[in-house]
Amino acid sequence: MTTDANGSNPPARYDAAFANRIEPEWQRRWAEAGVFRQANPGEAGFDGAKPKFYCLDMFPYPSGAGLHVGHPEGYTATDIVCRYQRMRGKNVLHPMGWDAFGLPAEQYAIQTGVHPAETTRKSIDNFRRQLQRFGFSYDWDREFATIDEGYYKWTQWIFLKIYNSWFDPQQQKARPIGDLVAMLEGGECGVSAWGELVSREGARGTQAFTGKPSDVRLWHELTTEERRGFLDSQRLAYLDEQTVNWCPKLGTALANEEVKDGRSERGSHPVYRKPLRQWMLRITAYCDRLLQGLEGLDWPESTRAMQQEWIGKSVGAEIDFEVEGRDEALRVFTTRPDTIFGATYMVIAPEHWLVDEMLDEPAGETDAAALRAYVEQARNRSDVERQEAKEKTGVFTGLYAVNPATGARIPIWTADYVLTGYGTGAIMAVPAHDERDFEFAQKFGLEIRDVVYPRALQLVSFYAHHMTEDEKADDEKWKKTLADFMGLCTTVDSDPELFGPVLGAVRERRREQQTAGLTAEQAAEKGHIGSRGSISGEYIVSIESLGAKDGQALEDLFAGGGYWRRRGEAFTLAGVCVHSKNAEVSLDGLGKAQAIERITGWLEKKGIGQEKVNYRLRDWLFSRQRYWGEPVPIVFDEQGDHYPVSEEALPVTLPPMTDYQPAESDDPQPLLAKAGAWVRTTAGDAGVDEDTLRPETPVRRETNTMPGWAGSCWYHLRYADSQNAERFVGEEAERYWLKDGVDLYIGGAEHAVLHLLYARFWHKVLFDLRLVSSDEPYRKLFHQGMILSHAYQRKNKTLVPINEVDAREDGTFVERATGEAVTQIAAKMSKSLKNVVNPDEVIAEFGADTFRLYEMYMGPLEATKPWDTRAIAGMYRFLQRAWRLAIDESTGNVRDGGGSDDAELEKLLQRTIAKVGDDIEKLSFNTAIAAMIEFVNAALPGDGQSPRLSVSQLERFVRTLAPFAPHLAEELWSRLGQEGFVSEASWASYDPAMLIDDAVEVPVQMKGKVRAKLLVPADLDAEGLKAAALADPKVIEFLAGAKPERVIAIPGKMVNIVL
RNA sequence: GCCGGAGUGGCGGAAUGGCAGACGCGGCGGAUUCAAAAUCCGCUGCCCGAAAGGGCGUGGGGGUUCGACUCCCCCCUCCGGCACCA
Repeated sequence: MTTDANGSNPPARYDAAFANRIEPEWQRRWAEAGVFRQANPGEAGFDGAKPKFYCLDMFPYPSGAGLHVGHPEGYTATDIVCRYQRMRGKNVLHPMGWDAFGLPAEQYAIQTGVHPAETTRKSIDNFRRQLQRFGFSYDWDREFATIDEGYYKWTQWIFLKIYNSWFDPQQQKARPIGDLVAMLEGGECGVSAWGELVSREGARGTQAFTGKPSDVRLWHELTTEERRGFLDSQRLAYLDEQTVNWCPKLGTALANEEVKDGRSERGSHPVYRKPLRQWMLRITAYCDRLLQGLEGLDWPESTRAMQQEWIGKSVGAEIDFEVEGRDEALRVFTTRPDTIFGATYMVIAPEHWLVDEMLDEPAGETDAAALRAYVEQARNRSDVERQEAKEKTGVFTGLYAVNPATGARIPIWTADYVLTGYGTGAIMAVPAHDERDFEFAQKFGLEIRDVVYPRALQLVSFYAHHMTEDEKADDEKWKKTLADFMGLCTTVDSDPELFGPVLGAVRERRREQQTAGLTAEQAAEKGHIGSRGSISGEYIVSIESLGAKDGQALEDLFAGGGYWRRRGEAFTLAGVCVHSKNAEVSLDGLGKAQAIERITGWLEKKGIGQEKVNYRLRDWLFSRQRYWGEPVPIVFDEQGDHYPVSEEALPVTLPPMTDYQPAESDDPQPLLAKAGAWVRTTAGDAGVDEDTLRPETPVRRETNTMPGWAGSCWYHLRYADSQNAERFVGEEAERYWLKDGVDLYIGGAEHAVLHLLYARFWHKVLFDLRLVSSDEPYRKLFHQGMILSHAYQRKNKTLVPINEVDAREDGTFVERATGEAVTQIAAKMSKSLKNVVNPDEVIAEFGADTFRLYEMYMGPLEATKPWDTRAIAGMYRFLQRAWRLAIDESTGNVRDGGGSDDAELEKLLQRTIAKVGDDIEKLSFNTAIAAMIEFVNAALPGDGQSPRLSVSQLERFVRTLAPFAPHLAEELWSRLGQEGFVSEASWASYDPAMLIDDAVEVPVQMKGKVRAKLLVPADLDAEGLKAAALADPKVIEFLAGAKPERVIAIPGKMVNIVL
């Protein structure tokens, strides 16, 4: 323990007891004076001349376990930045609040019957108490929780805004659904037979090539139900029956993002696929904007990459394949339309509509029983099982399609390696150029036809196609001709168009030994070939390695297209097209990009295909079958049609429950369905607009609630004006604080995809509806690293709790129970490993200032780093020294060095101020602290010496330290007789001229080592420096009379003498 | 497999083309103390050497450069993410 029981410490020493006395006191004074209260534009005390700085911490979920040491890491970082920015004269918005809906409180309610609100409020109070003990400079007046009615009212309001919007593909933005109605009523556009929005002429916004203009129906041609159905299908929030990720253990469906390797992200429980009618948010409409928006953001590269991958844009084509005996075409998506000549079969997902039709009405060759069995099995397999099964499976559907490029009749299979929900759920399989298709084709004996070769093989292929009978017969002749041909083509890198003439020329030359028939360039090259016997030989060796023993074999291999099949793997890289020609179009000889362009053009002309962009991102599953979440403000009438609750009637609050036990059922039922009286109500009681539904109409409330992410999608907006009862955020406050988004957002990388993607999506919708002024919510994002703790590992990699291990004299560790040697490692803190560090205890032992400093000093903010309790003492000692710099430990008086300002120390102080400021802006807190330690170590004399710093110097240092150790700084500030709070002081200034030295020490390097150092004027030029180096006695001694070969002198930096 | 990040003393780390190891922990020695804790002062990359000094040294191999932890190529290891996405 660092506190002294005997009281023999000097009376005015900075110790833990003292820190624990002054820290709460300063926190009290700050709160009393409202030091960190930040006024909004238009309010008293707001200074519009100051620039704004909005600094946000990621919304914490207040768990029952309280704060762990990872929380204060990010919070201390933002606090330092905020305190610094305030001192630099900015209006700083630095809020804190609680993301408080969610499963843990509900699961606790299931076990104990305690209402989740009660548990959650308790946790919030505990979190707040813990956070406040750190002295963070939050504006607590802006605090709120997502479970506050005054907050989730607006969460529901935003949901309704989304519900009442559609995405205009022309303008690429959300618009009120009323605009769409107006457009339809005006006859500008209509509805296609496929239920898509199309312009009057039938040219469509979305997908297009099979539509016929005659299919388009105008608004007045639709029935009321058809109109309603169409509008509902266009909403950004829509109901859809779809296969969801059902997690029985959690009793709810999960969004794709919440599923990892077939298990739930939270708790790692298995997930099954189940059809459910659910609310979906049309985030996919924003794919392109979410992708493009990333480019202007100051975000970690890794997070941008993760979002890009998650959105997963891929450019390709959609192509319709005719199906034998059916009118309707089978549409596929492919990124490699250039390989269409190699499409030898097709695969559709087991959930594909065509499979369902085959089960109803089997075709002649359909083995209905086998098909049914396969589909059943695919459906019931959980995602875990699907992923574990490496071996390809599938069944022939009995149907055949026609490859539009080759005219070949190709079988249609179903297999679960084709996913429903990506692309069209159907593919053209090109086994020669796709690993999955290759594997499948190998297993089921399907044709493999290669249509892309690497460049060298393309030449072999060309030759195989054009071999003369004469050459084929002669074992040596074909090889030599081919070798010459390849050598010539590869040396001049000739175009495929020239292959014919070049081959002709090679034959000519071999026959006549002349140059006739070649271009001038080729003739020049020809001479080389002849003289390069060895190179020709190398070609022959590689030709032989292809395995063709004679000309006939070569022809079989290449003209027959069997090469890759024999090679045993697919060639998936870009290459040159071969065997890709029909009467209308030829891709032969083209590279990938050109081939894609040409074939897509051909498909478009034929009306059977077009370019298409696909995204991996799916729409956001927004319904949860839980109690503890925001109710969805929607009701259903007896027909099952849905109606929004009017804005005036918000919030829709949760009904009280007697038990929280999920209803056991094969059909997943939302928990709220049990609240019968709440669920069954009338339109009037539920607050539906009278114009929409007569008040006495019986309605059923939506019983699904919103997912945990909903509340965190817009909290950054609410903080700007958190007490506003009229609007989700005041317009002026929003425009001021959210201009260009949040200026610094710090939180864990675990939210890289989920929260950050959803929040960006909501923000963009609100932007489109002109409800916010910026397009992106978070301009600069930073992830703090994880803080690990010690743990011990057995040889078999299992972990041992720290209280079951003994340290031995020699520095090794053994498990007490078994005596087995274990190694010390760093691992995540966990209850089971007994290595959780409790911040409250650390503060009790050292004080909050020491804790703050320690976490910032551990290493770079973004790094994962191990907690080392012993190392905290270093920061504690530093603060003690800083204290002693200003205060006499025995008397408590200020140690005023008077007017004896030491020029060197003054220079060092100013440099320290400059470096600390720069480092804070770079979020490089560890080096900032190191600089302050150096200053203190330099300024603090050994025992008994008189103080060396003046009060002016001391107070400037205190201001520099203040963002890091604010309590100690306030105490010193007041003892130094300064006015007001150091928290409200301005940042110390420095003279840039002080940062430049008059004289510098320049190292002299010889034979790769520093051999001497020169003290020279900083502005000494290269010649002078060189002369000074050569005149230095140590240099002369090292040279020992040898003459330097070269002397490099970089003024102010270094001299290198090369021997 | 693909994408992103990292590899420097016993440990956390600093240095982004110019003196490798700032600063902190730990360790060693000393002061203070009856003694200890706390605090303070000094030393502390490794090897050879009594010392002066010398050699080696930033995951491994190669390259560029007067000069490389830093830039380029290849490889290894660890961490994070994605993964039948056509």
